Amino acid sequence: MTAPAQRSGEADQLWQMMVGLVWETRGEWRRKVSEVTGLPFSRTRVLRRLFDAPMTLTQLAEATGSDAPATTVAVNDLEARGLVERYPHPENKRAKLVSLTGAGKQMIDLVRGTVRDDAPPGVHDLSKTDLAHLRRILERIDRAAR
Amino acid sequence: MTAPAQRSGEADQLWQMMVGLVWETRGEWRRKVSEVTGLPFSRTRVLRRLFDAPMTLTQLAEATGSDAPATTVAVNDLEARGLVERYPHPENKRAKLVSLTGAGKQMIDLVRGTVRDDAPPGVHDLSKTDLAHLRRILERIDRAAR
DNA sequence: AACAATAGTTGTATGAATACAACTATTAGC
DNA sequence: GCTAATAGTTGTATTCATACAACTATTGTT
Repeated sequence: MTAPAQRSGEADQLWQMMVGLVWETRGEWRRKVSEVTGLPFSRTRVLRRLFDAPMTLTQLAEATGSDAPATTVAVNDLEARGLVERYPHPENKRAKLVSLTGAGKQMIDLVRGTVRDDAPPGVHDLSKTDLAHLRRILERIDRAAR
Repeated sequence: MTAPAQRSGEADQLWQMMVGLVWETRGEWRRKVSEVTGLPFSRTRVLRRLFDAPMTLTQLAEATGSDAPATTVAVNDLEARGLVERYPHPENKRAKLVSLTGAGKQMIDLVRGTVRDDAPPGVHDLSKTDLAHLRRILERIDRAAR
């Protein structure tokens, strides 16, 4: 007799389920990403965020959910590795923009190309129809998330 | 469309997509879980694993992807908090079984009931049919993952 | 009975994530 | 011009996660 769990929408419930599923298996994936890149995992998250467009450090901090000091440290590290570069913001001399270097972009491609996190058995067992459904649905979610 | 992406490839690809989607939004959720439970996040993963059935420590270590010493420490902590209890394995005097106490079960219910990670907009935008598909599919994956 | 393998524990070391205080430089408001 | 707010940096402290070595107790094998 679990608490009625204040009936939030079906969507939220499903989302939670998805989060739960992913989380149970995240360790392996995370480890592989770190192994392939030679970077702490949090650094790869920074890279990912920069893939689409350069950002200021404050925006980066906001996007990754960390604070300003942590972001500075992360960018320092990535810059020292040549994956990222800082340049002055054209309209605000206080701010700096951070963008991926060519090497940084390659790093992301590397991860996307090589780190195949094996899907748990249940996913492989899905019928072709269900896989198609799943793809369509995930693509919709993905598009809306940007 | 892209290459046929052979049977298992498609599953892995979709899985990666799911992982990526979830990961982008994970920080907040994790923080909330820790806040609500007053536990380090990894402890809540242990509790989750024990929800369905008791396990030996070795099984727990395997299930959570950590090693034996780490598991002992986690169980010590959870036991001290009264969320979990150890008792001798009926058939193997070397082994011990770990099971949730009432308080431990309540803790999981608490998380499930209160920590609502809001689904990203794309999920809310899905049609009723797609939500039904998604539920069915996730439930299959979930069942197979145990 | 001897020995290797299994199950768990204790202790230690290390890297990672996170948070905060204190500081400089620039910009905006009054 | 003075002040407050913004943007970034430096340094420090704490907690978590993870890995490994070394140990005890039990079990299975020979």
